[in-house]
Amino acid sequence: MASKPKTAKRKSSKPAQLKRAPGKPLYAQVEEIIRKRLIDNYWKPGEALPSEFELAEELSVSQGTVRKALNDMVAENLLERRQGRGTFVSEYTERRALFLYFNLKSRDGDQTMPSSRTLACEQRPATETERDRLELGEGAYVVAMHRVRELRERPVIVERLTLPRDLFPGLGGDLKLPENLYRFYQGEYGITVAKASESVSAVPAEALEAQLLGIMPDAPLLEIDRVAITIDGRPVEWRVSRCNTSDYTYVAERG
Amino acid sequence: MASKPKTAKRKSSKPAQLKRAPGKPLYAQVEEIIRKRLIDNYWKPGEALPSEFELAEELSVSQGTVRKALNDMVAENLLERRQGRGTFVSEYTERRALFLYFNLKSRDGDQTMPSSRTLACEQRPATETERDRLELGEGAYVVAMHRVRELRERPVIVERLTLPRDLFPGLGGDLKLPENLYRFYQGEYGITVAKASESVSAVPAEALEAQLLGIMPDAPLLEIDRVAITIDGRPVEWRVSRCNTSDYTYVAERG
DNA sequence: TAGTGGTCTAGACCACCTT
DNA sequence: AGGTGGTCTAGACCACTAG
Repeated sequence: MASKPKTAKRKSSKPAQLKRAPGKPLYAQVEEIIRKRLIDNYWKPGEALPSEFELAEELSVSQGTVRKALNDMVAENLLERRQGRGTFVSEYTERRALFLYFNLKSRDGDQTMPSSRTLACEQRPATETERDRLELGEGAYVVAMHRVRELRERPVIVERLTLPRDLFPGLGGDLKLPENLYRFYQGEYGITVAKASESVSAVPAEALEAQLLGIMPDAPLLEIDRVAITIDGRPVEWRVSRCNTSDYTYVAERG
Repeated sequence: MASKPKTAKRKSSKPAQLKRAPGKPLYAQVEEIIRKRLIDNYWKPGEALPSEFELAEELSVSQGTVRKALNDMVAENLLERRQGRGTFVSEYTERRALFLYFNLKSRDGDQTMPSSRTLACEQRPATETERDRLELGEGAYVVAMHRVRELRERPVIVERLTLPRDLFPGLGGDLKLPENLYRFYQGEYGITVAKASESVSAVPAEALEAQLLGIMPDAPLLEIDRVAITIDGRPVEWRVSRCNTSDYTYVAERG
């Protein structure tokens, strides 16, 4: 015995905003809605979201479904949850920026935020490589920057950054940029970097780089080629960092 | 109204193997039990675990609790689940080994398994650095290997591996080792590598390396320093790979 | 058709934080 | 004391796979 399916009527009273779609779980639709609101800055970084029950009622799904959606987004670093307090939109705190996007650690273990000196910042037409990396059309313009980053008062990284000009109106004249660029993008332009893909290789230092870093030409440098991606999957920054790894290493976890 | 707590009696009939412990959720205890069985090879790689309901009954918890434990372990790459089939212990398939533990990709995108030639393999006392990396005591012995790895018929990586001798009895005489070492460790010695931490830097090629890789001495090489960790958290392999990155790059995802 | 994992719901209780 | 997220249960139904 013990079976006899109950054929219980399911949610026929309330006008459900969300319907079961084939191959699209409810929680995935909830995620999409929340993701859209984050993109639109409907909830701003640092703000608290409504509680699980409020969201569940608004979208006419159960609290458990909302919970799964929120937890998935926590795993993507888009949200943070604190027991007894609430669910919050992630911010680029210094700690977070260091942990997620700055991977150079001192060989004796500790990690500090670098300080930067911008050498140049200009607007110009994108090169073919830049258009490729940033998925831009022909004739597009970019903002290109060149800077040196120091750790413990010594120059360690030479960096070239490229941004699509259309996404960053007005950027380019000033050389005084904040250290935490991703927070700057978010605060000034509403652009949230959600992830990045990097490809790393070893290259010989060019003359200018050697001079800036105080090393010999052709000395080995670690080159980190990174494209930063927003929540909605668009590339917004191409960054090539060349690092002197005599005192620092690039760390990664596998598995 | 609508409140009135039901004070329902909870699981008093069956002799529960698991009790609520302060600060230790049930699902965490379930995870520990399953993890222990994996370490002991009670369930072997490739084998199916009992179904959620069977595990739930055995441990006298609900199916939902087992589900959470299993999903957590899928996120750690220890288990794989396939709808309609079951839950399986992860194996080191070639695909998986490539994806998880071999991070050198051709610049044109594709990725192939390298082929290796072992130059030397010996047993000897561990150096201080080796004891440090592998958490060994004084007087411990290691198995040390030296090999060259080729991609598309061309030498690209020079690699030095160090293993604690006590964990790999009998290893060391033969120079013919399989390409997929982690599968070999698992199959021959019951040692399962679960994760690895890597630190990457740029170094000049030494004379011997340059000769083996067919490049100039002092040319820049990418050095990957990796310690592999088992399910129970012990280091079992220290590997230093020096790679010619003129045709390949090391890839990483961030965020 | 039977069995597995995947989704969804509903409700109770717990732990933590704020007021 | 009241609200939040965290854990746990129980049960129904869905989607996929195999015999």
